[in-house]
Amino acid sequence: MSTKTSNEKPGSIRARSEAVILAAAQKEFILQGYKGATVQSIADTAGLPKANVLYYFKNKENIYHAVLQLTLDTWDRGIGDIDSSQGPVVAIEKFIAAKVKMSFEHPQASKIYAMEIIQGALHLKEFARTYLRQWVREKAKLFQVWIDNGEMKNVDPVKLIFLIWSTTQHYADFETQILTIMNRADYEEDDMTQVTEFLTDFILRGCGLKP
Amino acid sequence: MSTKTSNEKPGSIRARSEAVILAAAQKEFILQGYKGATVQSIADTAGLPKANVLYYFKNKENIYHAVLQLTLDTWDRGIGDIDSSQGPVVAIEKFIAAKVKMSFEHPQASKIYAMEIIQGALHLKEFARTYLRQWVREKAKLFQVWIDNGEMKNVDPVKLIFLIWSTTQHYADFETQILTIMNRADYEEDDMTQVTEFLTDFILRGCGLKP
DNA sequence: GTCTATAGCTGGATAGAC
DNA sequence: GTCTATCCAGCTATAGAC
Repeated sequence: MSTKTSNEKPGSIRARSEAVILAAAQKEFILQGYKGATVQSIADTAGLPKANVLYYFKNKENIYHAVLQLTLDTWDRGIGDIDSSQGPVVAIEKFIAAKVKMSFEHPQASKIYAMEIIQGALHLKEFARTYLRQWVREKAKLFQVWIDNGEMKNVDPVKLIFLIWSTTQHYADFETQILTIMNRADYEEDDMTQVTEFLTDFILRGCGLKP
Repeated sequence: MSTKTSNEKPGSIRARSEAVILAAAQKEFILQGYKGATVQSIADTAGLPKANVLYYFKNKENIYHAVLQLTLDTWDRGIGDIDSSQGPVVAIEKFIAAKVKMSFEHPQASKIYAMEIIQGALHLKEFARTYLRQWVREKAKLFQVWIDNGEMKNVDPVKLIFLIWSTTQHYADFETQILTIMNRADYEEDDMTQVTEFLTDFILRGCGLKP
């Protein structure tokens, strides 16, 4: 993971343009889907002429790949690891907190990722088959050790990981629905805190790590 | 909810064609997105000429609306209610079982719904603002009564509903990822049973309804 | 590096024969 | 009710002036 997308000086005109385009593209791909997002709409959102966008990225497919790469880098930076040094309670607490933070701070990344998976993960199959599968197996092993040592209840570790993923990502992917149901325009300051507390509390109890 | 999409005789040629087209459209809309799915591709999947598809549905937008309506009807039939007559344990058990069943038996419906929400819920805002918001408030009130009566732990009822939705739907929406990680081609017979058991067990414990 | 113009193609939708 | 042919809008991508 963490493959640098490009490697020019950070302040350069190219670097800045690419960043603006990618942010615009991410937004458009989420709202309109791959086919629905047009190079023109991406350019408009980025505030650049269409030709410039194609000058930097050659073609639409390349833009999409760059957006996906950005998404995976974000994922990796946000929750690349589980801290297993201090036992299951701390590990789960930190893991949930990191995932919730990701969902509230980078909902776009979560949404792009979710859409890719729902649509069959054509571009992410390789990522899932290698990196992600490995990741899940490693972390599941950690949990299994704690279970075998009687440090936590016997809950299927893989299903536990899926549960933590789904409950945390939900606040990013289903943002629109959650806000509509709660009759609110945006998440507020302490929504993230409350969600983190609720999920940590609930999941620790589910793992038999809390009264 | 439960608005009949059309009302001709079930055996009629029109009824059969419409059903075939909608099933094909659902598949295509998931795989390619709204813009990416072409009337031609829907027709091909349905095994009909393009003109016939447009003969039945007038235009692409109408096909999509019909698919969404079908999705909401499925949602409604599957988990339209929570049985509150026998206390929180039975209510939660039945609710989880119904949602998991939905996810394994109608993953397409869940996927179409998820994509709509992720993309901003343009077509479902009204459904969420009225029906869904009301539904959540009613059910939350049930949980609140049980909490006030000391029949279950004090967990935020709305967040609990979101948690049950997210964990159950995950097995439909992220099907591809789950199967890839577990290195399997398809879900098998007892996957549904195991997931139901795991989630029921875990969530009841989270609610303080199990040792 | 920026932008205009346009070639070339795809796809939605209709007309009209059967 | 079924299907072919076709029109036209909109999109990607490139050529080339500045």
